[in-house]
Amino acid sequence: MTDAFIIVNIWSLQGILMTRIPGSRKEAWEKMMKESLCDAVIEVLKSHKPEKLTMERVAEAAGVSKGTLYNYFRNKEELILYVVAKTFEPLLERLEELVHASQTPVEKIETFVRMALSLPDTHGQLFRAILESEEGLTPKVYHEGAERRMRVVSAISRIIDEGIQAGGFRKTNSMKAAAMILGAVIGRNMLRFQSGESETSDEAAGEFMEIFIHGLVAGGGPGEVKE
Amino acid sequence: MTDAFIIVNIWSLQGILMTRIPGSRKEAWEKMMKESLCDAVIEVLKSHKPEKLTMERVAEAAGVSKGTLYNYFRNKEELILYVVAKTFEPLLERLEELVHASQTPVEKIETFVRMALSLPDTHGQLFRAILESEEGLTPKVYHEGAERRMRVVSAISRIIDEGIQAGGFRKTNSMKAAAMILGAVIGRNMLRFQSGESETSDEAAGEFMEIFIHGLVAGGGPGEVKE
Amino acid sequence: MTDAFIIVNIWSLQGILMTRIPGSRKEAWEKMMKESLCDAVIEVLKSHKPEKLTMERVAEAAGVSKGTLYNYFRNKEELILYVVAKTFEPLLERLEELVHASQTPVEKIETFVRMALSLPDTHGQLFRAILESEEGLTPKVYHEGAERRMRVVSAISRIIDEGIQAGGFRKTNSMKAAAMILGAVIGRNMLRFQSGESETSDEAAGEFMEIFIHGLVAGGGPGEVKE
Amino acid sequence: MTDAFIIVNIWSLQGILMTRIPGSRKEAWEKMMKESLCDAVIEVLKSHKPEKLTMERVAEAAGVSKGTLYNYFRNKEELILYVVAKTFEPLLERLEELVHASQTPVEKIETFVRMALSLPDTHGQLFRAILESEEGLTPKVYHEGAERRMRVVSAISRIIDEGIQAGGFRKTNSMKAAAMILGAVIGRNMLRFQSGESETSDEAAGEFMEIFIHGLVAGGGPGEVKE
DNA sequence: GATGAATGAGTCTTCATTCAT
DNA sequence: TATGAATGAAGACTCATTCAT
Repeated sequence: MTDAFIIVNIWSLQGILMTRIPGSRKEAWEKMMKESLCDAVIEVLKSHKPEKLTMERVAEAAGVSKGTLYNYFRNKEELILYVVAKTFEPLLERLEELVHASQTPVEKIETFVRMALSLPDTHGQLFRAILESEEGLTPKVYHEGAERRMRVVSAISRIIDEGIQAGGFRKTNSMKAAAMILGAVIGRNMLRFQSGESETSDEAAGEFMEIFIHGLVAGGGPGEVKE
Repeated sequence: MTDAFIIVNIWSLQGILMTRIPGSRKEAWEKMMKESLCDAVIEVLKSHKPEKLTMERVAEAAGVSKGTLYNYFRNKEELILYVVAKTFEPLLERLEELVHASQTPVEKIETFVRMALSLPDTHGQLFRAILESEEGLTPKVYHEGAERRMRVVSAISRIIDEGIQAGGFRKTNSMKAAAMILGAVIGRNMLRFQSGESETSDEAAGEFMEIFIHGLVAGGGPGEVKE
Repeated sequence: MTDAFIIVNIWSLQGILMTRIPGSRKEAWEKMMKESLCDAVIEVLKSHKPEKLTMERVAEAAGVSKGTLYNYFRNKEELILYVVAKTFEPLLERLEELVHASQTPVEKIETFVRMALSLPDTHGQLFRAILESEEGLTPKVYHEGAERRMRVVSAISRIIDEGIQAGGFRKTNSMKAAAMILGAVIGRNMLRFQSGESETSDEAAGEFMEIFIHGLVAGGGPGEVKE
Repeated sequence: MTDAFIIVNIWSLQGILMTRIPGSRKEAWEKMMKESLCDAVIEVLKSHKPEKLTMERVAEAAGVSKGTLYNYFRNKEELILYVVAKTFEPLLERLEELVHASQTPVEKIETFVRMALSLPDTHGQLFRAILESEEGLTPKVYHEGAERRMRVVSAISRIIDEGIQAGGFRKTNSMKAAAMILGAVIGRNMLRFQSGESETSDEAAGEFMEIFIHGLVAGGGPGEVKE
């Protein structure tokens, strides 16, 4: 009974705080909530496979009710989209900063490879989660994913271009080379995730760099491949 | 009584013989049906994402009823396992033949890369389908998948070893290099599938080879990377 | 091929044997088959719960095909009805013989109790199986079951009547007493089946007889119960 | 920042308090719903045999949707387990009170017999339903059922022991005698259910008592049965 | 008559989403 | 706005029964 009274007060308090001052405070609240839900998604993915990522579990992990999720995200897809964006945005930013960093192109690429290969498993789960997000490849999912990939490829290609212009790199189609490099780290991550390999990302990165930089052929020089 | 005796004899004979002959025919039929269902799975995957691969849809695509599927496969997992095996087995065999083919190691690797990059999208879908098969990575799914991956990596590593011994290849850990190459083609395929790239597999293969063989660095020679 | 030829011969042979002489031989065949299927049902119930008694399993246990079952029984219910009849008929007959045997009424009842309590578990399963037979209490199932029960009760009541007339038994409504006795052994069997008791049927029978014959009250004499 | 702090506090408070109070109401609702679903199960069993007791039908009988059932019971087995417990618990309690009631042992047993024989048919159906619940005798079902039976047998045996000590009852193994009495009433109920007998439970109880107390044999005294 | 592949209704269960409070 | 009970559309799987050979 006493409790009930307090609740009413809190409610009205919240009502006042939340609705009277519409702008910043409300937005702050919404932002906090969204991030909280983000964390909840990541949390759930730590202990459940993507196909077991249910709204119920997310709500529970976030300490809110299922219905609340729908006040912040129209549906499951939007939630996941948001989480993915939130998760990869910092990585993208770091990558884009890397382009202009004061390192040699080789060092930059190595940094990227290390970064990518050290993404924790959760990120691999996220990749799968987004792929499975109900409706699947809706235009929205497709578009956002493609855009993000393009930013990665573009950043890497600019590093390669830098290498070419600086004279050290072989003249190659930088975009395609970048796409290959991205594919390589994605695939390598998938393999590691699937097979539970114990190889550290450091070891894997070393391997990658050796081949990316020098190729398989000793003294690969100007010698021609097939083409 | 005498009659009964005769009858029993006939009966047992009939039991044994009647089922023996239809045997070969039955097996042929079963094989045809299984392949037909395989095709149906592939067909469904052409227009649906793996999580929408339902027994219902497979049955419909195969032009049979749901129940029929269960006359050929104990459950969904077995169906998918079968399809995956059926699909990748020929590729594996071609790869393993390739190891002993009369080509240079570089040519062999290029052949593999071309082969792998020309896999239709459906194969990528299959990879995902197997990962999602109901409970996810059941022991069986995991084991078969891991085994198959191992065969691929092993075959590629033998090609690399050959290249190293023949003197042309840089001395590297062939298993790890092979795992990287496999990862690269898997990832590249994923990217192409996701982004609907129009690049032909031939172009992609050329790119791959150039970098795999010579590396990014011109005249990469014996120069050291970081390490 | 040679095999195929033999089969054709056997088939035509069977065709001749079976259809030319329509009466006895055909009936004998049918009877044998039916009994064989009966055994198969019992066999299945030894290793499966009644709800797992499928036509498939019965066919397999009988070494015939599923379709064949339907040449001898219109449907599952009829099959089970037949099995139940076949199984309990001998027991009923023994019971009815017992009525006229040269034993004291007490001995006769004890014999019945021992008989009933020593029915193997399979019989308990049969009871459940018949209760679950698809349509459940169809008029047919109901009628046959009721009739059989009535024969049991009737037989026991005649034994009791004999005891009353011979002077030893208390004057009671023999039909009701008989129904109670039957209920008691059925219930006792159910309990034993459910709880996996290890008590031998001999021990159980001793217990039963002591109470049935003398009652709980020492020197129960002519003393009145409540009524 | 300050704002954020306040918000967080409100939030956590709200989280805690908002769910506490509805708590009692929620629990009340849950209890009501569960009982409602219980009734629905009973209702279904009045017109369907246990094997036709489907979640669908229960939901329909309760006037809710199928999915709702799963908000209150994890699965069918739990639902049935709950119903059985709910149904038999009061009877068990009455029985256990009876043990210490101020009646003679004979009266107590008669009370129990009357109680047991007046159980509505639905209870018999429930017994069967629990036995058939999906996988059949799962450990949980088995254990709870066995425990409940044991409580009944134990209660009756204590009554018998009382009778023996008071001097009136024949010295017998009270547990076994109790098991027999329970078996007798269970079996008698089954018979009544199956055959649709119209005998009132009062008549049946009278019959039971006469035989249980005095036995079949007039003046059964200390006379020996077989053994 | 024997066969067994095909059928499809029926069962349990999950989960995204809605909506009254 | 938060809540969480209710919903119902799917989905995997079973099995009695049919029917072409």
